[in-house]
Amino acid sequence: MSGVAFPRLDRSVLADDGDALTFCSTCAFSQVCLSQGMDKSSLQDLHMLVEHVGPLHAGEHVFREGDPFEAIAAVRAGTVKTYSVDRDGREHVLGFHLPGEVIGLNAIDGDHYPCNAVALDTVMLCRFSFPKISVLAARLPGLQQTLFRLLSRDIGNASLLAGDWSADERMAAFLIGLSRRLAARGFSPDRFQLTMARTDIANYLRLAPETVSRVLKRFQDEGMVRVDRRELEITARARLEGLAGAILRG
Amino acid sequence: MSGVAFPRLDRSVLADDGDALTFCSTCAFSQVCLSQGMDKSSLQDLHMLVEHVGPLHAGEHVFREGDPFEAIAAVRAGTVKTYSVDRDGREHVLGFHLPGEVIGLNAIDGDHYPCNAVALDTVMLCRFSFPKISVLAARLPGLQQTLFRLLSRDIGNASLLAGDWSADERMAAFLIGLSRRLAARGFSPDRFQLTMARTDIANYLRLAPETVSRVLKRFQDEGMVRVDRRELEITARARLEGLAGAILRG
DNA sequence: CGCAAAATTGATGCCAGTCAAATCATGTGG
DNA sequence: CCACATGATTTGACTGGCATCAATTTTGCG
Repeated sequence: MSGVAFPRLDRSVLADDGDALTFCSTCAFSQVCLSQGMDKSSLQDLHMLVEHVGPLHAGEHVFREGDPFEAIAAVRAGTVKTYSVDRDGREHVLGFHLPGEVIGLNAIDGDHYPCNAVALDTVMLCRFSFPKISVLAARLPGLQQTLFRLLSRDIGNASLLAGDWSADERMAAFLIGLSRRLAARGFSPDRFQLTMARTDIANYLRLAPETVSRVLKRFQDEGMVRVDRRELEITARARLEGLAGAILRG
Repeated sequence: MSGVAFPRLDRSVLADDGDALTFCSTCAFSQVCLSQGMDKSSLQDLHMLVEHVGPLHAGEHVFREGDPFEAIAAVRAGTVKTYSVDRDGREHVLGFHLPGEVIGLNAIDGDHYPCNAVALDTVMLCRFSFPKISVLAARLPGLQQTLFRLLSRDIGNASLLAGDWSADERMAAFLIGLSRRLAARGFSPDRFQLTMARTDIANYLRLAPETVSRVLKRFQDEGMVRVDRRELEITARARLEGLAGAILRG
């Protein structure tokens, strides 16, 4: 039952694999569509163009920068890291994508993916051909609306970390953000795995790895979290949210 | 003819105001659509739901945070600043929007605008009811595609300044970015007005106003720009692009 | 002209990055 | 099963870039 507590591959869900429809109605993207008001019959159309991918293992890529863009994908299980590599060879982590979240949206404006996407643990995906889903979206107002909203939401998210926040605020916002996103998918909001390395967190938050270490340690000393290796427990949510508030609320 | 050199209200364009169609075919959003492959007959449908707004004067708001979301808008002339105000009352500048650019896209995911939009100088707008344009997009694949691409592009843009860049890199990227966007609309890329205050630039780049002042002065001492009040001339584009490259290319 | 806001310039301090080294975790081969 | 190698993480000491504070100059506008 660790699948409930942690964003890992959940065997009980995989068991549905024989029945594509049942399977898909638990799939991340379908859930998103449903929660945004799409009706069931529209979902059936969606299922006809979905392609299930995985399991991918840690380190395997979903797509790479420069690959021809043809599809977006919804994460069904696991964590996907998106990143780009600048001309100096330095990596820039763009985001971490949890179950229920969609990757590849920033590729729509262009023929090629503008970044890499790699699995951090065991990952299951639903893949949607973008040309096909565009055609379908013209027939299904609900789907079109869902895509518009997904895209719009990403614009807001991308701006969150752009501010001149302190290391403490960044880390708090990162943890609270993770917690909320996991909670939205039915995982425990208070105890979860940091599926990414400290260096990835640091890179994503634009901090030095050493700073990530120090801030986490101080958060623990101050009783806000308990952290052991990559396992994290939030022990004083209110205070953490206080720190994160400036970033998350805006 | 200063309307060619600077992003100001251009009387020669306004003269077309009597003929809505001719007027609209020079309107920013239409130009965007055309440049992305929409045909002329589709444009006529667009014109039927466009509403021309303006002139707005410096300090007047296009929309405010919390206003019910009903429309996106294309800037036709002038500069629009988008910003939010956090709980501590501090302003956060999200972006500057030049002629040809679309504002309000980040409001699609939600019933209300998540930020304020204010005119920095004399501004003309084309306003598009979003419900109406959504319906139209279902009939016009080109329009749907255009909207998808506009949204997708904004996701990428929002990430640009998120990195841990130096003050010099940020300023260079800001100036080169402005220059390119102005050039794309037919304005001079080498000599233009900074329509926003230094404090706005600083806020947008997440620097102190004092730092903006010092960096601009140093850029001038090093011969890369000539700056007089709010007028700016780029005198060594290559070097400036070298500095900005890390940010703009990624 | 005269005031208020904006912009510049100088002096100082702090947060977080950098460098360096120790510690820990994990996997491998003997 | 243990010794060792390797990479990740932590910890400490030091440094630097940018913010902050303070004072002055310039601009915009009635």
